[in-house]
Amino acid sequence: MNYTLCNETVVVIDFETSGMSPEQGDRVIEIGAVLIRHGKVADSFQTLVNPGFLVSREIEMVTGINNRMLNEAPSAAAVMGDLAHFIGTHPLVAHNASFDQKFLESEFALTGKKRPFNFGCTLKIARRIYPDLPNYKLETLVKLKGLAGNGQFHRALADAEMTAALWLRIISDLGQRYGFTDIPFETLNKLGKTPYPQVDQFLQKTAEELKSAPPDTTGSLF
DNA sequence: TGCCAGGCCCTCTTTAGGGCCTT
Repeated sequence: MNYTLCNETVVVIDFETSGMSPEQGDRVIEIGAVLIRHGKVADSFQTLVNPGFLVSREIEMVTGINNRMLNEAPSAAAVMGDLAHFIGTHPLVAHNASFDQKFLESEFALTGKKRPFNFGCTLKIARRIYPDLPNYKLETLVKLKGLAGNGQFHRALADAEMTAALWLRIISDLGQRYGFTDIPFETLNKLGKTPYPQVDQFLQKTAEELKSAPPDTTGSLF
């Protein structure tokens, strides 16, 4: 598989949380993130996070993370600085990114460190370039695309690693399909927002434009 | 007792409703 099409450094992130909504008081209970540089996983970040209250039995069952584990974990305030350092100024990637983005922004806001994040979404892109799959759950995509994994789901680092593998597979497939020699993050971000009937036209046009312009390989949007 | 997410996307749509995806 040709991963060298991805010259831009990105951070793939996944959160396990106490529920679905930070607006309802839910908090992050585990952070997993991997840094992709030159098409390879170059670094990783993982920590449990004590939410300051007992999580439900349902969350314990879904994630395998129990309250005893969380009781011994550091608080969000203690780990968000390390996460910010790991992210740096790189763009972010997640599966169903709106979910992880709202929790990331909420946790940063609670520590008084508001900042914008630029997210790419593997769910949105997969729906556009793999239109005939039965569903677009991360687990389904990993299995149908034959991506490497340890068989574990709903743990933050494992999910981040599989999302990273999916991100790289998407880049590889687009390279083969449209002849990209490099695919900037921003192109993939725009692809995730392109109306379905216009996806093929967008990619063909973008591929032609990139062929006539040298790629920016600075590795960051900022 | 009844409430308990939100954004995206499709369709039997647009003066709406419901499924999907994340935990």
